[in-house]
Amino acid sequence: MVKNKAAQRSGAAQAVKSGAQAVKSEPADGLQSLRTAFRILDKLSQAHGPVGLSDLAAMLGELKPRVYRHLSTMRRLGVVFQDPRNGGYSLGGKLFTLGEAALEQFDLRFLAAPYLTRLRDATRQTALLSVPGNGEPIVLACVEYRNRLSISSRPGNRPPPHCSSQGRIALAFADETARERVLGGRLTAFTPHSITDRAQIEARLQAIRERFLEQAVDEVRLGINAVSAPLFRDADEFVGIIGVVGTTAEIGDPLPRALIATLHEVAAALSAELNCRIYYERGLVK
Amino acid sequence: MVKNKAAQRSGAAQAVKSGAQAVKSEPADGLQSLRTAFRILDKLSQAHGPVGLSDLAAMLGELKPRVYRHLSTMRRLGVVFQDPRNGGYSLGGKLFTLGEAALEQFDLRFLAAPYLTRLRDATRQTALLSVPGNGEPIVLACVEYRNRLSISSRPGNRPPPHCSSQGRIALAFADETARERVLGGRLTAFTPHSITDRAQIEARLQAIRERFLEQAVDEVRLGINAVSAPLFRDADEFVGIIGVVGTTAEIGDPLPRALIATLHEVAAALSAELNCRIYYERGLVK
DNA sequence: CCGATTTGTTTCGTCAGGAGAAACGCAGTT
DNA sequence: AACTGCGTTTCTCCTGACGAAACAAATCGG
Repeated sequence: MVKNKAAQRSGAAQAVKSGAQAVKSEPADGLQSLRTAFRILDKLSQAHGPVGLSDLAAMLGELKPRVYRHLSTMRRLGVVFQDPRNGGYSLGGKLFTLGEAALEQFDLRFLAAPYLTRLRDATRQTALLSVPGNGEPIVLACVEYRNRLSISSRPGNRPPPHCSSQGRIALAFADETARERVLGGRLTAFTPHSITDRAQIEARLQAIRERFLEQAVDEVRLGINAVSAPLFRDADEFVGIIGVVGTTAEIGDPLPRALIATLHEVAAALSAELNCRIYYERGLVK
Repeated sequence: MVKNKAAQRSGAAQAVKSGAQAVKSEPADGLQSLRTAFRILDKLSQAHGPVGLSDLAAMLGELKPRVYRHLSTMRRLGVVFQDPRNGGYSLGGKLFTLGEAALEQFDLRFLAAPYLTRLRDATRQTALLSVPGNGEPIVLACVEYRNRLSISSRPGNRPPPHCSSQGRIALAFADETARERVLGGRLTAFTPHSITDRAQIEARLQAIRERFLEQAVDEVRLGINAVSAPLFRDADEFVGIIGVVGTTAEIGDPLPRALIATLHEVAAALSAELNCRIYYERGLVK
């Protein structure tokens, strides 16, 4: 059952793979079939159409029979779908069902819906809601103006943790190990303005914990600015990120006071509905 | 690694579990850890909040260490989330991400969006879009009237295959083995009007293949009527179901000709966009 | 306050389930 | 026909996942 490490390396062509594993002696690694199964699913989700078994095996640096066993079990379970014509594999309906169930358990999306549209209408910009998952944000909802060229993200997307406003807020309130995992790895720059210097990031995280606000000007795409604020539940449990994205020209840099006030008001109100009054206690909104 | 069958049986308290396995000698069963992993995820998705390890193990009829190993690997992968306070497990963000990716690969939702609203506006009823998965329908989208008491389903839901309009259409065009799997199992009735007689169902499936239309009056809930039509791509590949739901009183039984015409026109137009002109070839729409 | 119970977690020896090499059948090309 | 690619299957061997039992850390109850 030993895995051929050389073969693995050969297949590690494409980059990304955010989770750069930690320094030494990662002791526990869990059930191996589950890990490979989800590596397969990840690859399938990155692909844009059906993928053949051989391609998939090559991309993963695994042998065909192994990948085949996993795929065929998952096919039986409805987790992946196999095109009967050419045998290509793609993600299956069960994943969609599970994903929707997961969303429901977050339950934040439903509470947040009215606040998102309020934020959109007040700012006349696209409003975004995310939840943190292991120190990185996952976009839950995106409401934009219709009938207008709009900047938008898609539910399920994961903005970069280190150089996006949502990402840094997620990092700021993540636990130490998750933060270390992200900041310990390579921090890629998406534009010349992306912040990749660790000390600089840590400083901003500290500022976020005090001001409950972060922006990212031209960091993920040139000409795009995003502003976000954290959401809390109960005493001070961090549960999400709300914010707006738009062109840097429209949003303005430095941020207009009115925009900050609006964002903080919405974040405070939504947090209040979750039984957390920290925005008021800190005097960030009156 | 042998599984304790007696223990399994003891845990089979709850019913449902649609897939009644076939007659004899199911030869291949696939990787066992994957099967248990997805059984765990299914249970978690059925629960409404976080579930403790012991409860989960009991519900599945498995031993704690086994469930624990699976859960802890999936936690590491971000597939499940563990509440740090009480140790309860729930579905994680990665599933949501994968689910959205799966949805994207269906890609039908995006094409269908304008047709759905058109159908809703023309019929003044909630419009539904589903895709078939192993002979059962999975709801992809549901557009309803705002500001009005509305009948609606949710994305990710799976209407019963044998006694819903979407379900029977999915069955009608499913392959023989999937149909057998569904119809071979127990067919539960949700209302006194639910059709559960196999011969009767087969007759309707045959009618669907000719008329490209099916309705289910009071079958899933009393007072609710649904009408659906199949969607095709290319020559005659079945790819989805589109339809409307509303109260039986509003929709009418027998169906008004105008409603049938509208539904068929929309289904034909959407199929045509997918490069299939079968509705026109059959003379179902002019 | 302290035993009693129930959590989630860990250890450990054992054996069957999953691994890899190779072959298979079947397309479409040359 | 020989060749190439594919998805699938078979086989044997060894290791990684299994279950029993012990563990630690909360929670409970009086």
